[in-house]
Amino acid sequence: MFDSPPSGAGTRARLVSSMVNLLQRRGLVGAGLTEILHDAEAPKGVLYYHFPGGKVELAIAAIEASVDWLVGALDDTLAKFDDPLDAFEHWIAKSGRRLTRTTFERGCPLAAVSLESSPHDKAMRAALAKAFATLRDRLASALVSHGYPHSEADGAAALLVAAYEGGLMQARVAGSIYPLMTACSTLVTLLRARRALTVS
Amino acid sequence: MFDSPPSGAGTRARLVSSMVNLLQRRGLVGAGLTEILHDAEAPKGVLYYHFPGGKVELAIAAIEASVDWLVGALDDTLAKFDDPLDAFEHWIAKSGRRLTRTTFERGCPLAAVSLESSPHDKAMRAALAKAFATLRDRLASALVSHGYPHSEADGAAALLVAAYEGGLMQARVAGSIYPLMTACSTLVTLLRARRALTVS
Amino acid sequence: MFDSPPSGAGTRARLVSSMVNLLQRRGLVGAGLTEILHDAEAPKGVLYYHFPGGKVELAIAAIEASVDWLVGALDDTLAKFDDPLDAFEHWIAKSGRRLTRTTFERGCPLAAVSLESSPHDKAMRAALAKAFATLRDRLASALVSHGYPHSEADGAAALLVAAYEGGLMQARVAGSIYPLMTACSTLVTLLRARRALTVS
Amino acid sequence: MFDSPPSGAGTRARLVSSMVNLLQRRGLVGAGLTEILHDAEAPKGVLYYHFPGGKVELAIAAIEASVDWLVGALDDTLAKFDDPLDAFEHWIAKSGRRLTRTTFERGCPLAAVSLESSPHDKAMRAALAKAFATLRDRLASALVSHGYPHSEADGAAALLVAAYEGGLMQARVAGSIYPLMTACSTLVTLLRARRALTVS
DNA sequence: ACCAGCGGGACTCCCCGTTGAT
DNA sequence: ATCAACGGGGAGTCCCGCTGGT
Repeated sequence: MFDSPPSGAGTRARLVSSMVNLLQRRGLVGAGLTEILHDAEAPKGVLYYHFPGGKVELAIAAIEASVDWLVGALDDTLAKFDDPLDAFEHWIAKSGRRLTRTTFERGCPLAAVSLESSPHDKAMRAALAKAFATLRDRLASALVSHGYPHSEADGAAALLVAAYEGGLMQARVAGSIYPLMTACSTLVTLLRARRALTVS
Repeated sequence: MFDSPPSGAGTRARLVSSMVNLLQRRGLVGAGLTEILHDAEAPKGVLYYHFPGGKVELAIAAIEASVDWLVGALDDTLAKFDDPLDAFEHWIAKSGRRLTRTTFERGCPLAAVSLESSPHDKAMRAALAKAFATLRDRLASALVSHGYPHSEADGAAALLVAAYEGGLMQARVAGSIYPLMTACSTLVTLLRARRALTVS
Repeated sequence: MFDSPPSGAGTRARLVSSMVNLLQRRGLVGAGLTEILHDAEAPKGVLYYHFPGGKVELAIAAIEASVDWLVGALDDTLAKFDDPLDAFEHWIAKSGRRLTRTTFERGCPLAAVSLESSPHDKAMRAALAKAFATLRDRLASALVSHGYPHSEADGAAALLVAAYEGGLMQARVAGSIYPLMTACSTLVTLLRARRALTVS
Repeated sequence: MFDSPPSGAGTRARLVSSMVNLLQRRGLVGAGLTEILHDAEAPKGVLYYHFPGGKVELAIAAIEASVDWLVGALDDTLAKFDDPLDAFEHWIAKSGRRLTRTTFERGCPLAAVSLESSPHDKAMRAALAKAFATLRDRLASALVSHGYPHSEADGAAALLVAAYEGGLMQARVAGSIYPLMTACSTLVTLLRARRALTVS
């Protein structure tokens, strides 16, 4: 889910991929260019050739790449399950396994940057807002097309995203997937119950 | 809610308070000592007198102060309402107003640090884990004592915290309280429905 | 006088012309290749096609172009006046007007480079030395052919150039043409008096 | 004349002194902080302790120190000679010797910066303008008090400064003191003649 | 105990002038 | 004539000790 996008051949792609990786672990401020460059095995000057806007432009590219990748993965998962709530459970379970496997080092590539950004970082926040909006839209329309009441789908989508982000945050600092898992499975239970009610 | 703790007179308190403030806006890495010192109107040497551990020790103090303050505010709110879900709604509404008032500059003092931290920052993560756990416990026991099924209270508490943190994140980058509000009111609706079911 | 040479059509000429322009405003070190390329609307690689020696070779070309242009303008002016001192006064007046018009941004294309250069920049200093020598010679021979004592013409020519360069320097930092004007008109007065004496 | 000011004990003074030195040789843009720090044997952080404004603030301090030192030396020289023109000749002769001794590496600490500065560097140009004005005033009043016509003293002072700066520029690139010497001795001759006329 | 001056480098992001392969 | 890559500095700022006075 939150692996780097497949790390295409070119230098530019390697830069983006390294940035995504660091964004997940330390956020934008914590991500040193030196480190990015080092692990993309790219020399210094290359960055400003591909991203004249420097760190921020690279970060935005990384966010966009992440979101493309997330949406792709999300669509795949939704397609595999008849019920979007099943898909969500699957997604969460997978996240939990990855979290354990990587010893809670990496989170969502959008989250840390979001919290570090200020209203003055217009471009940054715009990219992030668009990213979250896209995710919510995908979830909402999946919910609707599977019988969830139309008027409540937006709220449920925002809540799903929030539960995921907020659960991940608690899980990482706790060094345990428990907060993520309980929060999300509680949510799924609640949503199922809700749908059952409105359907009947 | 997330204002700085009352900023006691002493130098040490002013340092902590400045740190809390910056944590909400930029996270730990983004918080420069120079800036902290400047806005606490404290000279350089003072920091290492009060916090020999430097920046990190100050940050931990800031987190603890924040959590004390949060728990206090939470308890007050819970006490004012018969139903903890009403209390939560009130809390969210207040957060929304503050968010608008401060033009989406400040978030939760725990959140950004959480996402920047790595598993190696043991002390940091321990403080954060304890902080979140405390909040969850408070919420869970309030839920239980107001009729929410015991076996599901932990999950609901984790979900409440997650919804808040995740909603806040989406709201800040969107520059709109909408994602926070819908996510949370959806959650409240769901929880009320659930309780109605189990009570009957 | 110190406008760029007419900026011939070709890419090469545009490069030289941009360089001249920047030399007048910031000197050689201050002139970034990126900026030159940008304002000549030329891609990066082009420079090394036309000037394999890089920045320095371009600068030398710019100096030579400047000097050609200066000598041309000087000869024209001298031709227009019977007395070279009248010509000098005219030149200075024109410089003053341009200075005001351009808000004291631009100076002589030779001056800044001269002061930044070190004895080790042989080619650079040679080009500059030749440039100044040419200007002095032109002035000296004009003086001689208009009755100025032969033995003192070289000194007077060097002094004229110096007064111009030194006056320009003072004028630019002062943001006022006054130092340039007084210095030069004083000099003209002195030279006229001298000539009057020796002629009689 | 163009030695660094006596290089007082403190770190700050050493920084200023190094800056003065580099200003004479390469101008402000050409003066790397690294080099300055190296030859002042000071670490980086110290600079921003003494000069929070960074390079520019240090440069302004260097200009002010230079001017103080120049004015001091000028006053001393003027005091040693009855006639200010004798003093000027002496000054020039000394400059010429130093030029030769240092193989034309160093010039006036004010000159290069002046030519690199733009109208937008307000503080810089103000410091420079003040510096030149001070020098002119000193010279003008010396001239007046030794019989030079009051109404022409300002012009003569500006011309003396210009001749010096412009002569130095030509001399350095030529690798020969000749342009400086002839320009200045010509000027002295002219001024003497002028004074003789008006006195009688 | 509390505070402050002064200093110390490593590290930040950025951009420079430059070259091979195409 | 051009694109992509190259590293080495550019200035600036980081977080952090010493030493000494109160």
